[in-house]
Amino acid sequence: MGHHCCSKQKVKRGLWSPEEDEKLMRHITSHGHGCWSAVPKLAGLQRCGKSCRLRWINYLRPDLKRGSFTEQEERTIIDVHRILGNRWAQIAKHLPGRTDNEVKNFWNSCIKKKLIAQGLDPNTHNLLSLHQNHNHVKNIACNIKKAASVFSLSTTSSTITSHTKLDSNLKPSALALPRECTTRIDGFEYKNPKLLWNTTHSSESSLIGFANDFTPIPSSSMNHSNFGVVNQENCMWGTSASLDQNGRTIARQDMELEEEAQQKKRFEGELIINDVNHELANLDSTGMIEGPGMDHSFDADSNFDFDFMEAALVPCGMYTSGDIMDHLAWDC
DNA sequence: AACGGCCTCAACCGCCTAGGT
DNA sequence: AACCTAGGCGGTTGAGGCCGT
Repeated sequence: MGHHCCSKQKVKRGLWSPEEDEKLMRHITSHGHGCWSAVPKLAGLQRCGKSCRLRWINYLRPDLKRGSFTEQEERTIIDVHRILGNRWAQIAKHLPGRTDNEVKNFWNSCIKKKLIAQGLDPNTHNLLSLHQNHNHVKNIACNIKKAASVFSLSTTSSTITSHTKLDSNLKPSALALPRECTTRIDGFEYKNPKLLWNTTHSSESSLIGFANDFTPIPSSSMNHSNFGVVNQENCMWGTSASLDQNGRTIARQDMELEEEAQQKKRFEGELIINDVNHELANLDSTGMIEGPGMDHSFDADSNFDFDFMEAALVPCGMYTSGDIMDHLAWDC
């Protein structure tokens, strides 16, 4: 077959030899590439113009950056891809010294898998469907359980409100609960518990837990300091989109306002924890949340699983109660 | 050491678009 | 308007390297 530009010529294919590279490099550095279809003849190469162009752009160009992608570059690729999709050439423009081919390969070999491992659809950047994603959903529900547990173990008699600043990377957001509810965790009484989450993409761990407008009633003296820590990869709601539909950078402040509005939209709803004290008795109290891939088996009380998953996931607007019921039935 | 499966990445294929005739 | 050509781009392929058994 071959390209129309070179179909009549006898051209070499496959990997480039150092001699060919040398010829192409010498020709372009002294004459520029001009018309690519003329380059092979002028440079003394048995290649088609397209092949020369590709070799120059992807390998010989002097301004190419070599080596592994940095964390920052990876972040940029994910952020831009979220907006632009598989437009590799556009994405590569945000990464000086990187080519579209390089970005595409990196995406297909690394980033895609990471996103899937986090329970995200690499095409849409949204959560995978519940059935596609059942292990991750379990992890989320389990993390929330554990976060509740850790919180209960780490609370002092001080008042923690939804506005309490716990960490510079943490942006607690209040949830308006539509009605009064009270729950008890490890002897603490929680009035109107609120879900707390982190919206940033810091390289450090993100936090998740429950905050209240309550004054816990200690039933015993406890040592405490931190909320449960959830690793970044477990933070299902983190996002830091920083480009608009045209690939322009959105001002950080606008972005945060938009983000906050979206978060509020997602999280409006109530979170009711039923008899958590009883259910948490079987969980460990190390306070550390494990990474993806863990498979904590839920106990026999499937009603509790359902309640917890419903409380955690339905208010996000991502799943319906029916989805969760289906999921649990399917999982058995 | 040999083998097979998996992964990476350079290169190719084929389609699309813009510009020229 | 229709056709041709070059360049650009995203999807796909396959050689070669790595790793576990």
